[in-house]
Amino acid sequence: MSLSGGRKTLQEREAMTDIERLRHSCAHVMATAISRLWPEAQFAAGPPVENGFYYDVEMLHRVTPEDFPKIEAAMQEVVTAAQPFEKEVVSRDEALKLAEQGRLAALSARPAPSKFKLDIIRSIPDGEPISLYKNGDFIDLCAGPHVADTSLIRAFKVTSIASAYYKGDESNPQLQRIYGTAFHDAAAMEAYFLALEEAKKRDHRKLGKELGLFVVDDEVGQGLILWPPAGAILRQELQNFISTELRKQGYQQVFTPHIGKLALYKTSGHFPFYKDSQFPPIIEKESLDKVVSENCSCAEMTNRLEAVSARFAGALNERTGSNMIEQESVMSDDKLLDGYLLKPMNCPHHIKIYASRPHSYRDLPMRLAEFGTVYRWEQSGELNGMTRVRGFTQDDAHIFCTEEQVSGEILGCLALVKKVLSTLGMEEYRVRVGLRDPDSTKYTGDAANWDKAEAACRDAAKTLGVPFTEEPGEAAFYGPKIDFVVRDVIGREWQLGTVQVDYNLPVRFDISYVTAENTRRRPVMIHRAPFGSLERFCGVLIEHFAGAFPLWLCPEQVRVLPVTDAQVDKAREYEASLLDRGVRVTVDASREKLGAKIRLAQTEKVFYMLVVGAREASVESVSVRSRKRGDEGVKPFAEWLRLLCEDIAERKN
RNA sequence: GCCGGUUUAGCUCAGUGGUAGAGCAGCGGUUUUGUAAACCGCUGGUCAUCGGUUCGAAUCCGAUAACCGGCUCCA
Repeated sequence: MSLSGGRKTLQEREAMTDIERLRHSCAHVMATAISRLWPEAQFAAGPPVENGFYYDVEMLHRVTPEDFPKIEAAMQEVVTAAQPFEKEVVSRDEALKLAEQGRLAALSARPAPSKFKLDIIRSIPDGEPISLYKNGDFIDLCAGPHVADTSLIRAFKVTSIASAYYKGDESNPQLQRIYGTAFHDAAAMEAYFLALEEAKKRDHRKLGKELGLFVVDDEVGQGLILWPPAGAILRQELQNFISTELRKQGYQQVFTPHIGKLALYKTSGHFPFYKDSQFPPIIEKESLDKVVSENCSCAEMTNRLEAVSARFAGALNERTGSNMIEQESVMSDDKLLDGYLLKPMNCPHHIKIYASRPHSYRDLPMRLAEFGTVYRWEQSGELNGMTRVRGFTQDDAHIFCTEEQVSGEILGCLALVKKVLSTLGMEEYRVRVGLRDPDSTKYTGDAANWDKAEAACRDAAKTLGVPFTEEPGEAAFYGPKIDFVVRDVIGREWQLGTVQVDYNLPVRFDISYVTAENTRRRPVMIHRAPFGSLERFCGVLIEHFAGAFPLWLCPEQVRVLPVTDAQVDKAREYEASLLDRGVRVTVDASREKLGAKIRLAQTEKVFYMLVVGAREASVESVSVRSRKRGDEGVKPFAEWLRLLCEDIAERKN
């Protein structure tokens, strides 16, 4: 959080780490430098952020990367001058007066008032102290804290520019956000930039293209992933693995189609509530012809699609005991227009499977699992490789259970996450419990059920044995959730899976089970996708492994390399044996030298290379070279194959 | 969606108003090769798309699209 958003509390300020303090101080140094170069610059907020800091500035000059050396040179002068940061607590009137004079975030008084600072001062609640920090002639409104003097900033760099709205609000002026970073010493900064390079090499978009793992094609559409053979293997192996674990946990596989009628999503509440993040409805030809012949306007057509019948409204309002469906969205049947939606979620379909026959308490918990592909209209600027897409496949399941079973089911889900992540060598993760924001009205369902669901999540989180945080405002609209945040091998965090407790949809769909006392009772639903989507999960895995997958996931597990043409037949023989055991193998029969074949296999991240020369061929052996460890010596082929199959079956890393 | 940048051969990238280039990949030939690149030759481009300025546009201008970095959003 920065000054521009919610203000930091005093506690948060005090908790600022050394490096944050240093970076925040460096933001002031950068503002000082920019003021020197462009005295008219107006500054808004300049907080430390992960890996650096930024300062939002408004000025006529558009900063470009060519300006960075200039800014850095001016910053260096400030640093060399060893200007102390002097704090001064002032009254609100004094602060306002300085801002009016344009004296804040500036080197001297200026004709124009420091308008953003003025606005920030006005937003500071009464009673909270207002402080200024001064370095040299530069005075800035700032709650601090800062390092003692500018000479402590021994390593810094201006890194990038972006634009941002003042206070993140589109109706506010657009500012230039200038990013930089700072470290206690040059070695730390160098290490940081090296790590950045490393991350770049692992970028799943780069590796995905090089290794043929995924493709996005303009003509197919933005954010729609195509899986070429190598990527398909990766996905299929993961799916097989997860499915096996799900079966062990008593899940049942189901399949459902990619679309459903609008009515289904009106019952669930997804439509029209979330229409802006869905692909628009698909309308049948006859209906379309009808509205065209009636000269229906676009707005009218939308109304007809979004409206419901009186019977529907009555039934839903009765079930939910509310006036959820308002009178104005009711329309007579002959006006109503139905259509289909590409499914934004799998839950309504799964509920229909549950509801297709009566259930006894003895059936519960019922766990319906599907790798279900869903479609969401993400904003174009948000799309990114495999991690943010418009069509994705969730490792989804819906658990229908009694209230008493909720926390046990959440624990089961966590056990699954633990198993899969440990198999993949990703041992670090934390848990976030998302609760409702008491001041918001975006949630459906009654308060009592929310309290129950939140308590269930909190209790489950407590028994997990992993660190967790509670975050109000992070709940789904129908219930609280538990998110899994995974840390990858180079320390980045990824929000993957989620578990959501839902008391709401069972009501809306009026589902029930028969209790031991022969009464009807509502089940609780748990939505869970422990790895989120296969697309995002694969993207994370590509970066985690830098494209060099463990044996069982490797698209090409073995490549046989005959040394000369004379060994090609033998290589084919080995290939056939490997194929027969289900190993993914090819032969490099090109007329290249061995070194070239190895180099190619190595860059293509093939797990094992089997060198077959005259010596090996004559005694049914292979010279084994592993991608990781290099030459492993000559081994009898049959024996090596047996060990290989064991490693694959055990999903060894 | 908003702001800024980018878009040249399958890939990585040169090319700042005067007939489109390199390396790798691909194809053909020579070489029969032992643990990270043999040699020679050839093919390959409507310079993202559409429009404009100009005698002449990859190059200048405008629109559109995609991508990248941010912002906002994320059931």
